[in-house]
Amino acid sequence: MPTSAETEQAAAVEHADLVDVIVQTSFATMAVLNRVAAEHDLSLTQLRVLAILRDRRLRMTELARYLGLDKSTMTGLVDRAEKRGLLRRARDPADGRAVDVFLSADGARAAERGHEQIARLLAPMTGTLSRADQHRVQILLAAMLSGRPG
Amino acid sequence: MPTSAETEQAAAVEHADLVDVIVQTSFATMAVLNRVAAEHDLSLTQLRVLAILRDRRLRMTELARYLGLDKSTMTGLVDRAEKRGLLRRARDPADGRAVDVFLSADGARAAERGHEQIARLLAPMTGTLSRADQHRVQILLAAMLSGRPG
DNA sequence: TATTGTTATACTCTATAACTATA
DNA sequence: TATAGTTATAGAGTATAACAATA
Repeated sequence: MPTSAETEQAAAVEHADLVDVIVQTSFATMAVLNRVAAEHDLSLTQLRVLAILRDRRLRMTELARYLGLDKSTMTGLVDRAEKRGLLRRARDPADGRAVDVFLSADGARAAERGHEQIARLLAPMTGTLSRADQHRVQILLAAMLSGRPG
Repeated sequence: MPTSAETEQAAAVEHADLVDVIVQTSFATMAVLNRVAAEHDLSLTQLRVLAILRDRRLRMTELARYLGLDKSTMTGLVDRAEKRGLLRRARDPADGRAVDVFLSADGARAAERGHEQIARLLAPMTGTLSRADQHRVQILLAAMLSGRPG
C-alpha cells in the first residue's frame, strides 16, 4: 500500500502532465490568434482590443485594465488603430479627463471577420473531438476559468 | 423537426462557445506564463526557449522553427540569454556553419523553477476540477492537440 | 490632491534584406 | 549554389517617470 507521501507525489506528476497539455494547447491557440491578427495586419494585442470592444465602449484606463497593460501603453496602441480607422476616441462629456474608445464600422467588421476566422482555424483541433466531447471539454474549461487568477 | 440548415446553425453557435472558452483559457494561461517570466526578468519568448531546451540541444534554425520565428530574431534572443548566463552556444564540429544552443546550469535551474511556478500558479484553475475531471480534460485536450495546425 | 491621459525615453521583440562563412 | 547564422535597420509593444488638464 502506498504511503501518503507516495500518493502526493503521484498526484503532482499527474498535475504536471495536465499543466503541460494546457500550456501546449494555449500556445497552439495563440499561434492561431497571431496568424489571424497577421492576416489583418494587426498585432495580437490590437486584435484583442477589437474583440474586447465588440460589445463595449471603454475608457483608456479600463481598456488597459482588461489587457493587463499600463495606460501609457494604450496611447500608442489606440493611436495606431485609430489612424487606420478601426476605432475612435471621444471625450466623455461628463468627465473632461476621460476618453472613451469604441469601434468604427470598419473596426466592427474586422472584429467579426477575425472572430469567424479564429473559429475556422481552430476547427482542425476541435474537430478531433466528437460533438459530445466538445461539449464536455467546454464545460470543464468553463469550470476552470471560474478559478482563474487576476 | 428542425431542418438541416437549422441543425447546422445550432452546431455553429455551440462551436463558437467552445472557441470562446478555449481562447479565454489560453489568455488566462498566457497571463500566468507572462507573470512567471516577469518574475525571472524574462520575456515570454525567453521563458519558452528555456522550456524547449530543458531536454534538448538545438541549432539556431531548429529553435527558430520551434518558436515559429525568423532565424534573425534568434540571434538577439540567444545573445541576451547567453549574456545573462542562462544558455550557451557551441559550434557544431561536424558542420562549421551550424551553432548548437543549450542550457547552462543556471538556465536549467531557472527552467525548473519556472516550470514549478507555472504549475503552482495554474493550480487555482485546475483545482476547480475533481481529480477525475482533471484527468478527463487532460485526455480531451491531448486529443485536440493531435489535430493542431502547423 | 487625486485621477485621466499623453509624452519622452529606453529596451525588447520581430521581420526583411544584405552579408559572411561553410557545405 | 544552397544553407547557417549574423548584422543593419525599422516598426511595434511595453514600462517608468514626468507632465498637463480636469476633478
